Amino acid sequence: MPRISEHDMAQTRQRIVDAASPRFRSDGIDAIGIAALMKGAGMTHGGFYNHFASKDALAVAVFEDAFATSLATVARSSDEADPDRPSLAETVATYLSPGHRDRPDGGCPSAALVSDAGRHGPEIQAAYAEGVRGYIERFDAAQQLEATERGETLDPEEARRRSIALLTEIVGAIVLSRAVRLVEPDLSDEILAVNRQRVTNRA
Amino acid sequence: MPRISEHDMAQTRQRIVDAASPRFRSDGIDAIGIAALMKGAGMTHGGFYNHFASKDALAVAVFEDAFATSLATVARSSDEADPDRPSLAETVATYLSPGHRDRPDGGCPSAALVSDAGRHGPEIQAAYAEGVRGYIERFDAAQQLEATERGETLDPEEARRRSIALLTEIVGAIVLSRAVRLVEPDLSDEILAVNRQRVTNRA
DNA sequence: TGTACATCAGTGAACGCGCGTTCACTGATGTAC
DNA sequence: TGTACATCAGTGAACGCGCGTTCACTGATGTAC
Repeated sequence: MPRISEHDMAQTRQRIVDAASPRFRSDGIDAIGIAALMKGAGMTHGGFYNHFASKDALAVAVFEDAFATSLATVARSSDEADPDRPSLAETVATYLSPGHRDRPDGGCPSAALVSDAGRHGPEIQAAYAEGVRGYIERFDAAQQLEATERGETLDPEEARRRSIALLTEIVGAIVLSRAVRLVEPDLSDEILAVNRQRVTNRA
Repeated sequence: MPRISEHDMAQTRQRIVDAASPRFRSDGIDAIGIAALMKGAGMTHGGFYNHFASKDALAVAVFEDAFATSLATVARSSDEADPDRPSLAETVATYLSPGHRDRPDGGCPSAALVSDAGRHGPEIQAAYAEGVRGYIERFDAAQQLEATERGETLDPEEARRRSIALLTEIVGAIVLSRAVRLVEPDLSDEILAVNRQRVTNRA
């Protein structure tokens, strides 16, 4: 029998993930150490390895957790049962807002972690790629739902192409706008506005 | 009088930049230390501060150098005097190739350094933003040149919107495709192909 | 119910290591005369 | 032209620091009887 319940263990583990998730998204996986993360979770650093085999394993858990939350928001646009369901264009417009740009710590992991995924090992990339697939699937579903409501049919291959292009645009827009926002706030806003406008016009 | 000529100093400085540039683009500014960089330039680490006030100052120099090279390639598409001038669509198709994706160390700094710019201070961001402005200007020029050749006129504001959207797409495509390439090579290729096709169709 | 013992999540010192930066030094190249 | 001296780019040991990870420990909570 464990000293504390499985439930308490899971809770502590989640506190570590919750402490790491915003920091990883804001500053990158390598920018914050285990000791600082554990302090953020209200503990000392030694206990970390009771919950994760390594910092990479934590990163995988953070990616999974962040994508799950993020995808749940996007999924509302393809939820037939939701009477207040936002359109895909509305969801994307929120995504491409200054508010989202300015809060990477709570924002989309596809955008915040894209370079971390490219620069770390296969485990981390796999967790990232899984999230990307999730985004593409949800965009697919939303487009199909909206086509059906308009009485149209949408070729699944064309829907997939549009979903991939849409994800590319919104991730590109967020990372570019974040990259210049401190020194060129007008250009940063413009990048968001141009892409928001194009996505909206297309819908 | 300096012990060695200004020319030799400039050459050594350039060797440091040349050693740092591919490493910064591949792995990020924080992933390689001064000692390793200087070893790559054929020196020991102590001499670094004869050439740069800090690692950040080197990053600024690397950004400027990498963008200058990168922009020169793109600028060919707006060079009226070049008889073999590639179309903007051709330039972008090369940009969105697996070859470019797989060699971030020699590739576009807009894509390779976008997250580094977002996560570092104003000096580094300013160098990055300057490069982004350069890209947008060259896309503008290429579009205007091609419109003129077709006997059309292109509203400058519309050209700018298209340039910003184009940069967003190609940067987004490269960073996304790099982020999944180790674990999902097919998806990675697909991201490039979809965006390549869309850009080509639009031209 | 009360007591002896086992478990193990969490603690915090310590490991070896690499970081950005500093600095006393060296020795090749320059100038002065 | 030859010699004494000055300059300073480059060397490499050292600074304090934080990193990921390990490990002997503690003490609260569990079980055994």
